[in-house]
Amino acid sequence: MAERISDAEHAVMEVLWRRAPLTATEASDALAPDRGWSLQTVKTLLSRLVTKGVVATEADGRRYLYRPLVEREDYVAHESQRLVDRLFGGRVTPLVAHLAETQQLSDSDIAEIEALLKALKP
Amino acid sequence: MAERISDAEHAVMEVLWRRAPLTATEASDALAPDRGWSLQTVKTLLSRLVTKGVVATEADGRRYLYRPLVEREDYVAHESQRLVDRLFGGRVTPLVAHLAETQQLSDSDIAEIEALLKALKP
DNA sequence: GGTTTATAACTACAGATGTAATCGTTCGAA
DNA sequence: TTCGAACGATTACATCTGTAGTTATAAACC
Repeated sequence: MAERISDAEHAVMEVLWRRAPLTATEASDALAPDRGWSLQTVKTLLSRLVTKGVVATEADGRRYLYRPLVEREDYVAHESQRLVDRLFGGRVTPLVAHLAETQQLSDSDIAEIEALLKALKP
Repeated sequence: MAERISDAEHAVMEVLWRRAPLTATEASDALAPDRGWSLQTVKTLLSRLVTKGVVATEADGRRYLYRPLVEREDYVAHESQRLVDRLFGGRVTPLVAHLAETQQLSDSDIAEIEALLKALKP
Protein backbone atom coordinates (compact mmCIF):
# COMPACT_ATOMS: atom_id res chain seq x y z
CA MET A 1 0.00 0.00 0.00
CA ALA A 2 2.94 2.27 -0.68
CA GLU A 3 0.97 4.32 -3.22
CA ARG A 4 -1.57 6.73 -1.82
CA ILE A 5 -5.22 5.97 -2.55
CA SER A 6 -7.13 9.10 -3.55
CA ASP A 7 -10.57 10.03 -2.29
CA ALA A 8 -12.37 8.87 -5.39
CA GLU A 9 -10.36 5.67 -5.46
CA HIS A 10 -11.18 5.09 -1.82
CA ALA A 11 -14.89 5.16 -2.62
CA VAL A 12 -14.28 2.36 -5.10
CA MET A 13 -12.25 0.39 -2.57
CA GLU A 14 -15.15 0.59 -0.14
CA VAL A 15 -17.52 -1.22 -2.48
CA LEU A 16 -14.86 -3.80 -3.24
CA TRP A 17 -14.29 -4.37 0.45
CA ARG A 18 -18.01 -4.74 0.93
CA ARG A 19 -18.56 -7.31 -1.78
CA ALA A 20 -15.66 -8.35 -3.94
CA PRO A 21 -15.17 -9.76 -6.46
CA LEU A 22 -17.11 -7.41 -8.67
CA THR A 23 -17.12 -6.56 -12.35
CA ALA A 24 -16.61 -2.94 -13.33
CA THR A 25 -20.30 -2.65 -14.12
CA GLU A 26 -21.29 -4.04 -10.74
CA ALA A 27 -18.93 -1.67 -8.97
CA SER A 28 -20.34 1.21 -10.97
CA ASP A 29 -23.87 0.21 -10.06
CA ALA A 30 -22.95 -0.02 -6.40
CA LEU A 31 -21.43 3.45 -6.50
CA ALA A 32 -24.21 5.06 -8.52
CA PRO A 33 -26.51 6.12 -5.65
CA ASP A 34 -23.73 7.88 -3.76
CA ARG A 35 -21.48 9.25 -6.45
CA GLY A 36 -23.31 9.06 -9.76
CA TRP A 37 -20.15 8.41 -11.73
CA SER A 38 -20.24 7.16 -15.28
CA LEU A 39 -19.17 3.60 -15.91
CA GLN A 40 -16.06 4.94 -17.65
CA THR A 41 -15.05 6.88 -14.58
CA VAL A 42 -15.31 3.83 -12.38
CA LYS A 43 -13.27 1.83 -14.87
CA THR A 44 -10.55 4.49 -14.84
CA LEU A 45 -10.46 4.42 -11.06
CA LEU A 46 -10.29 0.62 -11.05
CA SER A 47 -7.39 0.71 -13.53
CA ARG A 48 -5.52 3.17 -11.39
CA LEU A 49 -6.04 1.00 -8.33
CA VAL A 50 -4.68 -1.98 -10.26
CA THR A 51 -1.67 0.09 -11.35
CA LYS A 52 -1.11 1.08 -7.75
CA GLY A 53 -1.06 -2.56 -6.79
CA VAL A 54 -3.97 -2.44 -4.38
CA VAL A 55 -6.56 -4.21 -6.55
CA ALA A 56 -6.18 -7.44 -8.52
CA THR A 57 -8.03 -8.57 -11.61
CA GLU A 58 -9.11 -12.06 -12.50
CA ALA A 59 -10.38 -12.87 -15.97
CA ASP A 60 -14.01 -13.95 -16.11
CA GLY A 61 -14.67 -14.66 -19.75
CA ARG A 62 -13.93 -11.50 -21.57
CA ARG A 63 -14.27 -9.21 -18.59
CA TYR A 64 -12.54 -8.80 -15.27
CA LEU A 65 -13.43 -9.45 -11.73
CA TYR A 66 -11.84 -6.97 -9.36
CA ARG A 67 -10.88 -7.70 -5.79
CA PRO A 68 -8.91 -5.73 -3.21
CA LEU A 69 -5.34 -6.72 -2.40
CA VAL A 70 -5.17 -4.74 0.81
CA GLU A 71 -7.33 -5.35 3.82
CA ARG A 72 -9.63 -2.58 4.88
CA GLU A 73 -8.21 -3.00 8.36
CA ASP A 74 -4.74 -2.16 7.11
CA TYR A 75 -5.94 0.85 5.17
CA VAL A 76 -7.87 2.18 8.15
CA ALA A 77 -4.89 1.65 10.41
CA HIS A 78 -2.63 3.43 7.96
CA GLU A 79 -4.88 6.44 7.49
CA SER A 80 -5.57 6.72 11.19
CA GLN A 81 -1.86 6.66 11.89
CA ARG A 82 -1.33 9.36 9.27
CA LEU A 83 -3.81 11.61 11.04
CA VAL A 84 -2.33 10.93 14.44
CA ASP A 85 1.14 11.70 13.11
CA ARG A 86 0.16 14.83 11.21
CA LEU A 87 -2.07 16.43 13.80
CA PHE A 88 -1.32 14.94 17.19
CA GLY A 89 2.42 14.44 17.18
CA GLY A 90 2.01 10.72 16.79
CA ARG A 91 0.27 10.35 20.14
CA VAL A 92 -3.14 8.79 20.37
CA THR A 93 -4.17 10.17 23.71
CA PRO A 94 -4.50 13.77 22.52
CA LEU A 95 -6.63 12.57 19.62
CA VAL A 96 -8.94 10.71 21.93
CA ALA A 97 -9.05 13.73 24.19
CA HIS A 98 -9.92 15.91 21.24
CA LEU A 99 -12.63 13.56 20.08
CA ALA A 100 -14.04 13.26 23.56
CA GLU A 101 -14.23 17.01 23.86
CA THR A 102 -15.59 17.94 20.47
CA GLN A 103 -17.96 15.07 19.80
CA GLN A 104 -21.26 14.34 21.33
CA LEU A 105 -20.54 11.13 23.15
CA SER A 106 -23.59 9.46 24.58
CA ASP A 107 -23.46 7.74 27.93
CA SER A 108 -23.43 4.42 26.17
CA ASP A 109 -20.56 5.55 23.94
CA ILE A 110 -18.57 6.39 27.02
CA ALA A 111 -19.49 3.15 28.68
CA GLU A 112 -18.44 1.26 25.59
CA ILE A 113 -15.06 2.91 25.45
CA GLU A 114 -14.52 2.39 29.16
CA ALA A 115 -15.24 -1.29 28.74
CA LEU A 116 -12.76 -1.42 25.89
CA LEU A 117 -10.06 0.19 27.96
CA LYS A 118 -10.73 -2.05 30.87
CA ALA A 119 -10.24 -5.04 28.61
CA LEU A 120 -6.85 -3.71 27.58
CA LYS A 121 -5.52 -3.49 31.08
CA PRO A 122 -3.21 -6.25 32.29
CA MET B 1 -11.82 26.94 5.53
CA ALA B 2 -13.90 25.83 2.58
CA GLU B 3 -10.83 25.21 0.42
CA ARG B 4 -8.83 22.09 1.18
CA ILE B 5 -5.34 22.59 2.56
CA SER B 6 -2.84 20.25 0.92
CA ASP B 7 -0.16 18.31 2.76
CA ALA B 8 2.64 20.68 1.85
CA GLU B 9 0.48 23.67 2.69
CA HIS B 10 -0.37 22.12 6.02
CA ALA B 11 3.31 21.95 6.93
CA VAL B 12 3.48 25.70 6.36
CA MET B 13 0.39 26.27 8.47
CA GLU B 14 2.00 24.39 11.34
CA VAL B 15 4.90 26.81 11.54
CA LEU B 16 2.52 29.75 11.30
CA TRP B 17 0.40 28.33 14.09
CA ARG B 18 3.51 27.87 16.17
CA ARG B 19 4.86 31.38 15.80
CA ALA B 20 3.01 33.78 13.59
CA PRO B 21 3.43 36.37 12.30
CA LEU B 22 6.38 35.33 10.17
CA THR B 23 8.03 36.59 7.02
CA ALA B 24 8.41 34.16 4.13
CA THR B 25 12.09 33.81 4.90
CA GLU B 26 11.43 33.04 8.54
CA ALA B 27 8.84 30.47 7.61
CA SER B 28 11.26 28.92 5.16
CA ASP B 29 13.95 28.76 7.81
CA ALA B 30 11.57 27.15 10.26
CA LEU B 31 10.65 24.52 7.67
CA ALA B 32 14.16 23.85 6.44
CA PRO B 33 15.17 21.13 8.92
CA ASP B 34 12.07 19.05 8.25
CA ARG B 35 11.34 19.63 4.59
CA GLY B 36 14.31 21.31 3.02
CA TRP B 37 12.21 23.34 0.63
CA SER B 38 13.63 26.28 -1.26
CA LEU B 39 12.52 29.74 -0.23
CA GLN B 40 10.61 30.00 -3.50
CA THR B 41 8.64 26.87 -2.73
CA VAL B 42 7.61 28.20 0.65
CA LYS B 43 6.59 31.50 -0.95
CA THR B 44 4.46 29.65 -3.47
CA LEU B 45 2.76 27.70 -0.69
CA LEU B 46 2.17 30.89 1.29
CA SER B 47 0.61 32.53 -1.77
CA ARG B 48 -1.68 29.61 -2.29
CA LEU B 49 -2.73 29.71 1.33
CA VAL B 50 -3.51 33.40 0.97
CA THR B 51 -5.53 32.70 -2.18
CA LYS B 52 -7.41 30.03 -0.29
CA GLY B 53 -8.28 32.58 2.36
CA VAL B 54 -6.67 30.76 5.26
CA VAL B 55 -3.65 33.01 5.68
CA ALA B 56 -3.53 36.81 5.82
CA THR B 57 -0.71 39.15 4.92
CA GLU B 58 0.20 42.37 6.58
CA ALA B 59 2.70 44.74 5.01
CA ASP B 60 5.88 45.21 6.97
CA GLY B 61 7.90 47.67 4.98
CA ARG B 62 8.36 46.12 1.62
CA ARG B 63 7.71 42.56 2.70
CA TYR B 64 4.83 40.68 4.19
CA LEU B 65 4.11 39.19 7.53
CA TYR B 66 1.98 36.10 7.27
CA ARG B 67 -0.45 34.90 9.89
CA PRO B 68 -3.08 32.16 9.91
CA LEU B 69 -6.75 33.05 9.58
CA VAL B 70 -8.02 29.72 10.81
CA GLU B 71 -7.42 28.29 14.23
CA ARG B 72 -5.45 25.11 14.47
CA GLU B 73 -8.23 23.78 16.68
CA ASP B 74 -10.74 24.22 13.86
CA TYR B 75 -8.50 22.60 11.32
CA VAL B 76 -7.81 19.64 13.58
CA ALA B 77 -11.50 19.24 14.31
CA HIS B 78 -12.31 19.37 10.61
CA GLU B 79 -9.71 16.84 9.56
CA SER B 80 -10.56 14.51 12.41
CA GLN B 81 -14.20 14.64 11.43
CA ARG B 82 -13.26 13.89 7.84
CA LEU B 83 -11.46 10.75 8.92
CA VAL B 84 -14.29 9.67 11.17
CA ASP B 85 -16.77 10.18 8.36
CA ARG B 86 -14.73 8.46 5.67
CA LEU B 87 -13.57 5.46 7.62
CA PHE B 88 -15.85 4.96 10.61
CA GLY B 89 -19.26 5.87 9.32
CA GLY B 90 -19.19 9.14 11.23
CA ARG B 91 -19.06 7.40 14.59
CA VAL B 92 -16.28 8.13 17.00
CA THR B 93 -16.55 5.04 19.14
CA PRO B 94 -15.31 2.65 16.44
CA LEU B 95 -12.34 4.93 15.86
CA VAL B 96 -11.44 4.94 19.52
CA ALA B 97 -11.90 1.19 19.58
CA HIS B 98 -9.63 0.87 16.60
CA LEU B 99 -6.99 3.09 18.15
CA ALA B 100 -7.17 1.27 21.45
CA GLU B 101 -6.64 -2.03 19.69
CA THR B 102 -3.92 -1.15 17.23
CA GLN B 103 -1.86 1.29 19.27
CA GLN B 104 0.43 0.63 22.12
CA LEU B 105 -1.38 2.37 24.91
CA SER B 106 0.59 2.55 28.09
CA ASP B 107 -1.12 2.13 31.43
CA SER B 108 -0.88 5.84 31.97
CA ASP B 109 -2.41 6.52 28.55
CA ILE B 110 -5.34 4.38 29.50
CA ALA B 111 -5.62 6.03 32.87
CA GLU B 112 -5.55 9.45 31.24
CA ILE B 113 -8.33 8.58 28.85
CA GLU B 114 -10.38 7.04 31.59
CA ALA B 115 -10.07 10.20 33.61
CA LEU B 116 -11.15 12.21 30.60
CA LEU B 117 -14.22 10.08 30.11
CA LYS B 118 -15.10 10.24 33.75
CA ALA B 119 -15.03 14.00 33.57
CA LEU B 120 -17.50 13.93 30.69
CA LYS B 121 -20.09 11.97 32.58
CA PRO B 122 -23.00 13.86 34.09
C1' DG C 1 -23.34 -13.48 -41.42
C1' DG C 2 -24.03 -8.64 -40.43
C1' DT C 3 -25.17 -5.54 -36.62
C1' DT C 4 -25.63 -4.02 -32.12
C1' DT C 5 -23.65 -4.33 -27.45
C1' DA C 6 -20.52 -5.01 -23.78
C1' DT C 7 -15.91 -4.61 -22.42
C1' DA C 8 -11.13 -3.43 -21.93
C1' DA C 9 -7.56 -0.29 -23.56
C1' DC C 10 -6.20 4.11 -24.77
C1' DT C 11 -6.67 9.02 -24.89
C1' DA C 12 -8.26 13.55 -23.07
C1' DC C 13 -8.34 17.41 -20.41
C1' DA C 14 -8.85 20.79 -16.66
C1' DG C 15 -7.62 21.68 -11.98
C1' DA C 16 -4.69 20.64 -7.80
C1' DT C 17 -0.17 19.78 -6.02
C1' DG C 18 4.86 19.67 -5.36
C1' DT C 19 8.66 22.02 -6.43
C1' DA C 20 10.79 25.50 -8.18
C1' DA C 21 13.01 29.47 -11.79
C1' DT C 22 12.66 33.96 -13.62
C1' DC C 23 11.27 38.86 -13.80
C1' DG C 24 10.75 43.31 -12.11
C1' DT C 25 11.35 46.46 -8.47
C1' DT C 26 13.04 48.68 -4.39
C1' DC C 27 16.20 49.37 -0.64
C1' DG C 28 20.53 49.58 1.26
C1' DA C 29 25.54 49.50 0.88
C1' DA C 30 29.58 51.07 -1.33
C1' DT D 1 24.99 57.02 -7.75
C1' DT D 2 25.26 52.65 -9.11
C1' DC D 3 25.07 47.68 -8.07
C1' DG D 4 23.63 43.86 -5.87
C1' DA D 5 20.56 41.68 -2.56
C1' DA D 6 15.94 40.97 -1.00
C1' DC D 7 11.18 40.61 -2.08
C1' DG D 8 6.78 39.95 -4.28
C1' DA D 9 4.67 38.59 -8.71
C1' DT D 10 4.53 35.80 -12.54
C1' DT D 11 5.53 31.75 -14.98
C1' DA D 12 6.90 26.77 -15.37
C1' DC D 13 6.32 22.14 -15.46
C1' DA D 14 5.69 17.27 -14.22
C1' DT D 15 2.52 14.41 -11.70
C1' DC D 16 -1.86 13.29 -9.57
C1' DT D 17 -6.82 13.54 -9.53
C1' DG D 18 -11.55 13.82 -11.07
C1' DT D 19 -14.23 12.90 -14.70
C1' DA D 20 -14.96 11.25 -18.74
C1' DG D 21 -14.83 10.26 -24.42
C1' DT D 22 -13.07 7.28 -28.14
C1' DT D 23 -11.42 3.02 -30.19
C1' DA D 24 -10.88 -1.68 -30.99
C1' DT D 25 -12.65 -6.13 -30.37
C1' DA D 26 -15.33 -9.99 -29.24
C1' DA D 27 -19.77 -11.83 -28.16
C1' DA D 28 -24.51 -12.15 -28.73
C1' DC D 29 -28.57 -11.46 -31.14
C1' DC D 30 -31.38 -11.36 -35.29
